[in-house]
Amino acid sequence: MGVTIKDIAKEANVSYSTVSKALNNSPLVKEVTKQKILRVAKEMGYEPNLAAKQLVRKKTEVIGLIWPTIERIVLATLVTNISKAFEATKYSMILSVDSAETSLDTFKKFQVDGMIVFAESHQMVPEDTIPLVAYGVSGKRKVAYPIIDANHEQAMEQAVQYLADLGHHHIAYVGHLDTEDALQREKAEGYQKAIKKRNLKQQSIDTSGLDWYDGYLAVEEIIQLPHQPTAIIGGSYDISGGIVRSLHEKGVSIPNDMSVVSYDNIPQMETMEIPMTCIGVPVDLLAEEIVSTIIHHIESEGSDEFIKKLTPSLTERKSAGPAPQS
Amino acid sequence: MGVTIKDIAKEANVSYSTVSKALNNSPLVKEVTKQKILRVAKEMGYEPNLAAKQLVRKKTEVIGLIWPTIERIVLATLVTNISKAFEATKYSMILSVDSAETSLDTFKKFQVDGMIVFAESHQMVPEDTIPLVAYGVSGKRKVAYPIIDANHEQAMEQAVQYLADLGHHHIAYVGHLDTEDALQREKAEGYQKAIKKRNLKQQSIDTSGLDWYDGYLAVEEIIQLPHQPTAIIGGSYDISGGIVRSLHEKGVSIPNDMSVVSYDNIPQMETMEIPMTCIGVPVDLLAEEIVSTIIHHIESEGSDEFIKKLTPSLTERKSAGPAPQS
DNA sequence: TTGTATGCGTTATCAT
DNA sequence: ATGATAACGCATACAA
Repeated sequence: MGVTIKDIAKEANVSYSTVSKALNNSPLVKEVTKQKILRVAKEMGYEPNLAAKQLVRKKTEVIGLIWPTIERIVLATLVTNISKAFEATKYSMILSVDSAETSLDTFKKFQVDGMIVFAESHQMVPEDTIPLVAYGVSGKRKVAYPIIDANHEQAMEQAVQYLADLGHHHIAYVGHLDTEDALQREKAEGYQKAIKKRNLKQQSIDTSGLDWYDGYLAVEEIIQLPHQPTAIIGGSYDISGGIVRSLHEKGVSIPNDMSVVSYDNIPQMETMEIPMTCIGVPVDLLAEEIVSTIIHHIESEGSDEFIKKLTPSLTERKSAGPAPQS
Repeated sequence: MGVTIKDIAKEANVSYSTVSKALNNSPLVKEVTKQKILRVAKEMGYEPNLAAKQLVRKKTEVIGLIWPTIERIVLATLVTNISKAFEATKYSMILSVDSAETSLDTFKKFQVDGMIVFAESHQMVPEDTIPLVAYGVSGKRKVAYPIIDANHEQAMEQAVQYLADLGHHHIAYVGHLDTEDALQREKAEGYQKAIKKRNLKQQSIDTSGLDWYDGYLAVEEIIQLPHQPTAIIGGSYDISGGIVRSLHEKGVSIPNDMSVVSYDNIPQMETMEIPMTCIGVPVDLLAEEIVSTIIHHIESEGSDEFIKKLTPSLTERKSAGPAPQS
């Protein structure tokens, strides 16, 4: 292993500093020689030595991401999308699956240029170290770095709007209500606000969890209601999956008898039991925003600090339709 | 940032090569000076520069792991445990969540010393590159690297043995039977073999999936059986969770009316609805084996190639007990 | 036991 | 437009 720029220089009959310039696409080298060097480099299977580059550049062009401990497919999808988004940049991403503390150690050791952390763990990270952006609900605390989040309130507003436009007057929300989790609370409150604004009947079902089965069980409650809703907003991907399954088992037709709109906007919504109409910031956009924010944060040097709430969008599929005539 | 060994040398009144030796715990430096240097280094907050070290050592002491695309909590737990196991070594681990191909590119770029891949993707990896160990069922193909796997047949033998010793004569297996997935097939076949060996009644329920709900549904089938089993072996963590839930909903007492033993041996078995008696290679042992194997594979230079089937063990908890008198 | 000198592969500065 | 050379931080062979 190990063809270096010196090897290329010998082969191409130039000095190795010229090779370096050519490889870095410097304007200081004549086009013909540049092409020749590039060709030779490719022929010889040259792979740049990261360590050497880092040593002189003082930059690694690597971003560290702390893998969220919460096992949710939506988060996993986000991480995958972030990884993909980095491919279009000069940066690479590495992951750590440890606690925030050990992850930080690892990233320091690798001397990453920046970090991405999720809401659950960003409290843990001392502010003075590596450039950082956080994703998720910020809580109250003042922080010294950019925070990216979805505008949950706006999302719920849009979902309710969409269903109301379809003629639904009784729209239920199924989600985790009574919790410390700020994200869940923001969603529930967004729903309430949108409902009140329109003078509709509020009907929140507390799942006391975020699992598939929590949605499945919630339908039992809904079925027993004296006054049935015609539409349900599911608080998350998993919850909505359980809702749909239970509804089907009970012979309730979607969307004819019941419309369902799910929170979270990930591609997997398409391949659910029924293609799911959903609301949320599309995960690829979210990923791109996070990536461009951390890169800007690193390269601007200035200490950006702001909270950016991304605008959600509603993706229409098959799970929601006009309210049934009653 | 950036206190270097030269800074330490100045502070400690020694040459920087002595510092280097001391930091590397060389026997060529007197104990007192070594201690002094170590103290000064700590005081100054010295952090070794990985890039520089790599440049001269030609080794990164970094292992790359390709994050499995299959979203299962058991795999996620394994990855976490592998990460933890590396902490006791001089190696660090980085993760890639991309396809095998792009992950490989990333790892080449980082010049990792070795890689860990999972059964699903190791077909993809060219054999000539970086030292590699694979985890999971090997399939038929001959490979040129070590493969670590659990002995699934032996696991099922143990589970059946355990239940038979408790007086169970009718033991059902709930798992994904009709599948291309070699792992699932090995488990199902292991069960069959153990049953036949004892002339017991074989009763396999095909879940056609590995999800929680697949286990939940399987109980319906079992309930309708003319001749009820007194024990169930759940094919995976998720499946067993569904089984337990459904059993409880139907008022079946565990383990009084029905014993349940789950495949997979992860700590989460303890905190299920009922503490779960389970069978499988404990995930921490599995992780340690994988880690020590890749390290040995790297450091021995020789091209190890073998398949190592780890011995599973049964962890007794509350979900299985003596067969009811009938 | 300690210090000196060289090189790892690259970028960047300065000559040419 | 190209080439020589000094860093970058560290390990190590060799000298003292």
